[in-house]
Amino acid sequence: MGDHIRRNMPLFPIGIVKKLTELSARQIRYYEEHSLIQPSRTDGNQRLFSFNDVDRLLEIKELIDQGVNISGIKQIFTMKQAEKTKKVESFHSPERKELTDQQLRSYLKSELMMAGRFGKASLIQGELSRFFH
Amino acid sequence: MGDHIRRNMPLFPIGIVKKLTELSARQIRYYEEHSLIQPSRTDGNQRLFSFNDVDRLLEIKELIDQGVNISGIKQIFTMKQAEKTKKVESFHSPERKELTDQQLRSYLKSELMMAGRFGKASLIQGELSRFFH
DNA sequence: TTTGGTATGTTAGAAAATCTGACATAGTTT
DNA sequence: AAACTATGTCAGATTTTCTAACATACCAAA
Repeated sequence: MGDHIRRNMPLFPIGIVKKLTELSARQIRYYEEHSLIQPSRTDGNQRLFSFNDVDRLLEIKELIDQGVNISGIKQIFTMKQAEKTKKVESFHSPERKELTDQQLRSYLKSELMMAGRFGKASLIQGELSRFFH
Repeated sequence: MGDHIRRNMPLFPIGIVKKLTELSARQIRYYEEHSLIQPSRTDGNQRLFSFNDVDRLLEIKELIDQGVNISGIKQIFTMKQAEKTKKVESFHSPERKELTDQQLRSYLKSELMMAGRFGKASLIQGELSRFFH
């Protein structure tokens, strides 16, 4: 849960993000303009990107390469977000509250493992081998 | 294994490092001048710091606060380095290799994917992790 | 006490990086 | 053909960082 903080901490200027993602500054700003990312700013108005932002830009690039346009990407992202909040809601739903602590811990553990193992699998399949050797 | 590479990726401009370490730019440059750190540079000669650099600056700050002077810190660091190489010298020869941008992107991407999948693990270690809880 | 070294602050001027806004353009859609 | 999409490019302004120099408080040695 400190994880969220770490991954959302504003760290990188646009020059680094360009190298990291192989996107042009124009593209990155354009995607921001269309609300695909929301990097924060310094006091002097310079963009600062987090790991999550970079992650998201890599996803965007992937989708662009696959021919998806901005609107499509926006849809995909809002769908993903819906998935996430759905999971959180079901976790907090009333019938879940009747669980014993033991059951809860067990659930949490398996949930984390499943999410870990299969969370993003569809998106990455095939890509993954390239990055691990 | 790719850990070394991740932790040595040049990522942060000095402005970010100032915030992360609560050191002044003057201090950071002074420590570089005395070879306590060796941040890399952009084509335009701007410093770029890695996670390791930031970690090291936090160690430096700690030691300064404890009254150790630059020479002392230098000694401590060379001792630590000796310890490390002693431990692993039977496994690897510590040759320094330059990263291509492509390699850097690959590692970042896989790191981000791993972080998303397994919730965290290797990206941030050492003292720097204090800032992410 | 004077001198000198250490670690840091501050300032100035130059260079690099980034910002926004505008116009250009190759493809695609209508 | 006209409009739209996604990106390139350029200009001028602003922010950030650079080096070099000088200032200073503290401490220690001569």
